[in-house]
Amino acid sequence: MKLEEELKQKTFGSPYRRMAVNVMFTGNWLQKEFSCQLKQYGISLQQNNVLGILRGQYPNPATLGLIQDRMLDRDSNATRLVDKLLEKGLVTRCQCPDNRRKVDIVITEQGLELLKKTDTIMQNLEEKFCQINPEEATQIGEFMDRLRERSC
Amino acid sequence: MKLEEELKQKTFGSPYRRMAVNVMFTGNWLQKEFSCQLKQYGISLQQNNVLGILRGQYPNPATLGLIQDRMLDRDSNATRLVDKLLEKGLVTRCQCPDNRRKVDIVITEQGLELLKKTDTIMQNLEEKFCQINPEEATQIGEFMDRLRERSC
DNA sequence: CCCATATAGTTGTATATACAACTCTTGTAT
DNA sequence: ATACAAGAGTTGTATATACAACTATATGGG
Repeated sequence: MKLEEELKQKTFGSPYRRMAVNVMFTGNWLQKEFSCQLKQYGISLQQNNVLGILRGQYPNPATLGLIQDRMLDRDSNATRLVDKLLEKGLVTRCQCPDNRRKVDIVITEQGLELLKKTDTIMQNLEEKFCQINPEEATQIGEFMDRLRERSC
Repeated sequence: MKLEEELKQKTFGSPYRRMAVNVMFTGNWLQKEFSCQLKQYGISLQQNNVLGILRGQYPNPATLGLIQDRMLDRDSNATRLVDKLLEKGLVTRCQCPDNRRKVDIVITEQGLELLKKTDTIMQNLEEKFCQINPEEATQIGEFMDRLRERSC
């Protein structure tokens, strides 16, 4: 559905305004699509994101700082996200022996198993973007990168 | 900055995955840019959004249902957002005389004044998208509309 | 060695989001 | 009329987000 119908608004003033609103709206929409699907496995989008980061490091541990740096939403509180994953047995956490300020976080077997399942979800959802061909997907990605460049 | 540097990730598997992650990330980034600027006026992005909707109806009243339908984030609780605006004297709220289930919400002079200021902020931010020309902005908007079409 | 400063996490708190349950009002079928 | 379902908001609660203050540890200069 076009943005105008979606928000019942006739016009957005400028193409820039329409673009900005549309990117925010579509980003929110995407997050809801994903998190809605993830709910059946009892984890949130951010939690899944953290698990993915930990898999990237596996079998090495990651610190909270490293996780925070790579999260989609940097302001989510990594400590508490990891708390949740710990409760579910998806990660282990222990004080780093070299530097006791740090904590080493490692994904568990169970966490890796769960990721396999959520990967499938993600893939299925991505296959539904059939209105966009792969070249366009690439182009959209490039546009997003440029949108965030604010050197001026 | 490219998404790969931003999230310190080498690759995103498929162009669709990269696109999806990038739209979510960029949408969040945009929302933070805007809400950060709005903070100086003591309102949130959603509150500003509601004020804009009310201005669209002005001088007619809007009901909560109408507001909810047009909000960028539909799950935000319109009742409580309006509460906040009411506290600040930016809107008035009273029971609709025709149908006492409804409430009529109208933006105040003060609310309209505030919107003038936040409009400027928005415009300034939009002008900073200098890496994107107007034609590209239009194209991005169209891509977003198509991305949300999931007829298959 | 001691102190100031920087680092790495944790905790607290206010606000926002998601979702369900609840209240009051209206419309409709018997 | 009366009862029952639908409509429009409100409230409650659990979780998440934003941001600041706090604790513990490490480092480097006098």
